[in-house]
Amino acid sequence: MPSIGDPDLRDEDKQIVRSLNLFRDMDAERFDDLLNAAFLQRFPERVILINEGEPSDFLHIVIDGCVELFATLDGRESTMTVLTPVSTFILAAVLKDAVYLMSARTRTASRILMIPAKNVRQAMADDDAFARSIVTELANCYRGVVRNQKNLKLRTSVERLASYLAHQHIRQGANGKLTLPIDKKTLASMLGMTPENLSRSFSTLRRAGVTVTGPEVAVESQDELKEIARHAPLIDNFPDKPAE
Amino acid sequence: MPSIGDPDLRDEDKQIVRSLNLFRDMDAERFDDLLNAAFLQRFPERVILINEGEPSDFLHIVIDGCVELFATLDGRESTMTVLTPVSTFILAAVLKDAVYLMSARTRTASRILMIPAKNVRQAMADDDAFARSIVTELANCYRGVVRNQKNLKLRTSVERLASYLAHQHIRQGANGKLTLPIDKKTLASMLGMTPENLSRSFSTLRRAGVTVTGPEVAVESQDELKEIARHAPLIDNFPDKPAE
DNA sequence: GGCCTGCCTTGATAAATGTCAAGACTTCAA
DNA sequence: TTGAAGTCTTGACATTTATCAAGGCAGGCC
Repeated sequence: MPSIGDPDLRDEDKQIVRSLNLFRDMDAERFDDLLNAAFLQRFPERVILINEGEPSDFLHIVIDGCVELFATLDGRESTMTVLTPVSTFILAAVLKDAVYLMSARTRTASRILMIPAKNVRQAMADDDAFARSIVTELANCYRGVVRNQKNLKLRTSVERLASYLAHQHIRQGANGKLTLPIDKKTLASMLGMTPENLSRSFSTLRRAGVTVTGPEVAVESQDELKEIARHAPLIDNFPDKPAE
Repeated sequence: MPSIGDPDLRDEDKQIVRSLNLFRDMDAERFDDLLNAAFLQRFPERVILINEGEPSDFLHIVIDGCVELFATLDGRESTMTVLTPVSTFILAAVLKDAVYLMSARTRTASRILMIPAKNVRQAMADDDAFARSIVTELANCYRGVVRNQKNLKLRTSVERLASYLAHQHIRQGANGKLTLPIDKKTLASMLGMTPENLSRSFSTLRRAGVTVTGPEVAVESQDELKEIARHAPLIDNFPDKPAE
């Protein structure tokens, strides 16, 4: 049976997807079937991938580039999260065959693997190992949002920024400097504040040894940042080591 | 094999648990085993059931009464949600064998069914139908917190209150009145504001035909409430019909 | 170069929200 | 009954956050 998917999906990409926890334990043949039904699409920057409220047609996976999930109400907009390779998104909507609750747009030019929702649901029905991997994936997603909600409800803006900076600092090697991976307008929205307020929060943190130069941030003391943030492992989920 | 669980778990209670989506499709014998290992505990009001940070020993199910999930940071506290019968809670922590991210306390005297976490995980490993029910349950939980986060980030306090009142109004029969199911201090925390601010938000809504007398709320126009809330189906998830 | 445009910052001001304090009221138990 | 404790409301005020406006600065384009 010929593939209906994009032939541009290289073996290398398949291996990357296969290495995700979500797909690792899946039956090999079924995995191939799933990917053969999938499309690998290239998108330029700032392209809307998903509008909230639409029925969920595809499970999306960022192979390359950067994707922002956001939500709107009337004229307002809020960034929910920013995804880097390799991550899946809107899995819950796909499984429930429900409408998307969040919108998605590319931030940079990106390659997105799109697996038809029907196939994903069928694979879950047929493949017991896959069903259990989905459980783990969803439990992780759920706990992620719970942490986020605690962050929003229990911390002030400056504390959220301090926590974010400490997180990035660790992630990027904990050597006194970090580069903001996203522009400040988006960062502000993600942290639940306005861009103006983010600027002011940065200047508040100057007295704690934080110096900002464009996207570059110098950090004098990670511990002081954590103290300002009132660091709590049950909110922050900092990595142990830098991301590779 | 004799039951190690509480003999007080009546058949009637078993049927109630069995009727939950989470357990409905489970193998019958396995379901019995699971409940035989469980404890049905009675707790007085205001008793801590779970402290965040503790390892997850049991899946909890509110059979009777009322349970609040909350989170703390330093001296601060925030109500995450309030659970009524019959609901499970902290499923994600149990499945991941991770620490609880939220604390739980009874609000009223309650009966809680506690299923040892090990047994739940074993049941998920052994029972394919159960694993798939868990997927659905977790997907629902995930989408619930996403809605909540949108509510927090995209709405003001007054809008959140208006939305809450509209929700309760529908739930309770949409006949111009409703009874607040929880005290105002907790409601305020759940809606992300202080009790003083909740009071003021209520008076702001007076001009929209909302009259408060203790826990009783008279609503002149549900539509006006929804308009004030900037009602959006992708945030609110209002019920179609009153809860029975 | 010159001129956009968009991003970011800063200041002034407004609005939203939180804090403190006081008092009315209820509940509960001595 | 009385007192104590807790809840809720209200007012005064402080803080936080948002909005509006202006200007600096960098990158892209003619």
